[in-house]
Amino acid sequence: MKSGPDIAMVAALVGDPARANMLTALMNGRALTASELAQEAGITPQTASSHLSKLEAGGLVEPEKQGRHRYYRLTDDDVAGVLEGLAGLAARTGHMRVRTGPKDPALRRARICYDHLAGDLGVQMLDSLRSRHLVKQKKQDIELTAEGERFLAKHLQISPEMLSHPRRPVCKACLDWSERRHHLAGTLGAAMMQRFAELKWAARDATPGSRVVNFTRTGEKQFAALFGNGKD
Amino acid sequence: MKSGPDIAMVAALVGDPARANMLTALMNGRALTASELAQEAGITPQTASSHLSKLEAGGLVEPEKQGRHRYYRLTDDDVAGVLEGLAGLAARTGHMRVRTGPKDPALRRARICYDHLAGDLGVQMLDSLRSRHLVKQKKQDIELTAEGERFLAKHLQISPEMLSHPRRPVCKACLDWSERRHHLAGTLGAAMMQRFAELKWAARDATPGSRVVNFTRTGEKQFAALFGNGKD
DNA sequence: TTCATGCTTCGATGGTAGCCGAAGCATTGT
DNA sequence: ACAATGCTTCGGCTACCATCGAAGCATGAA
Repeated sequence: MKSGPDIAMVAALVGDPARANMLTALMNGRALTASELAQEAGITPQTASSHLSKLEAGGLVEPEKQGRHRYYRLTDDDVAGVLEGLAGLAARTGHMRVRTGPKDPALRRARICYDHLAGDLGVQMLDSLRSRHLVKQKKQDIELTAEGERFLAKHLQISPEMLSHPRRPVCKACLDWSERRHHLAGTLGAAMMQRFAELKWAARDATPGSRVVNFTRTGEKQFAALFGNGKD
Repeated sequence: MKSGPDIAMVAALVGDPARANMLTALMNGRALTASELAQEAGITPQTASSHLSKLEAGGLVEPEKQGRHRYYRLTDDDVAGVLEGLAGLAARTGHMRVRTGPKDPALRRARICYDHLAGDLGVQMLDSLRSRHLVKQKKQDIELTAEGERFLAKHLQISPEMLSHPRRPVCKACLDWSERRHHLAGTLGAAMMQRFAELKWAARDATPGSRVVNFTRTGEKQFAALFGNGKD
């Protein structure tokens, strides 16, 4: 028998539909009350209470008392990241919960995944880069081409040496939560997101803990000019 | 009700201890037969078969027929990544599987993790490197210092260019199974392990499938001289 | 062919965990 | 003080699913 982290325990926590619903509801980074989460999961408050204690014991959520309400939020971005990963795997195998209602359209359109851009726009960006041969993608491997380097230097003032990192690959395909497509991660993904912020094209939502990325008017235009697919 | 990928389904797959054991056993990237996985998980072949079909249906593992054996492997790196993430969450909250009794002391002392050294000695080695500023570690990021490069060249004949790899970081902190501490992974971790083998300091145990690493008498001395903490 | 090995399917069993109703605290408001 | 709201605890019910024995296929060996 093995020792090591009890991966089954934390996975089992996410493995229950009711709890998964709650966690998904929390993935936009905002805190919700126990009752809201109960309604979100379609269960009674008693049951929700039980689930929430388990999630808390497992370190996936953190409570915050406020008056007679109890707000719960995801513990940190790592949790959100793992949930995104799980969602990616589920989406890839075609196991979608059928309804496609843009529950939180902003989150679906553009959000932070670790430190890079995810959501519709993130996927669109990688699509654009790939179709113009600025990057080459083979399965999970992405490589920056020479044209790609020139493109980055010219339009975003990003030079290759800014991207080298002992531990982290320059490019990486990261499976998107909402779409079942890849978006761009790695030091390049992070650098581009950072540049978008510096250029005031986009910024993380002000609400603490929110993972939504808001694009400015001009930012959206510039982004579309660089990575647009003509449909925007 | 929500839209989006059915995260609960895939999480539930990992959430069963037996299945989690199998997945963990597959995390070194090698394919294992159904029986091996059954033994690994401590269940009968029938039960394992049932689990494996579910894992396959969920897209987490892929089978490969070979003679009358059926080899299973993780579908791809995305799966391994999510599993690592889960392990990270579990480890962080202190939920380790407390497997009583050092079942295999040799395994606990020195073993192969992927392709690098893990266990007591692996942790000790990284500790030593860090305390002598041969590497700098910030959270999970490890960086080789200039002194570190000189040290490697002098004592282990490892040059920086041997370590560069398009997709893999040179250094990486890898969470240790038995200890709750980090040991050194990445191309450097692999290169050092390889060098230990070449120098006949240590070798993987002869038993097929075993992950134990046996140090020779002189190997242990040399290792202690380089990375010892005085207590050995 | 006959036997052995590896794996799967079938059927039955038992333990576990999700679920809700009712009751119990806690906080806030009147 | 009393009531209302929000959440938790308790007890019992139910459904699901992991598990294993036995039998059934498939592949390879003799």
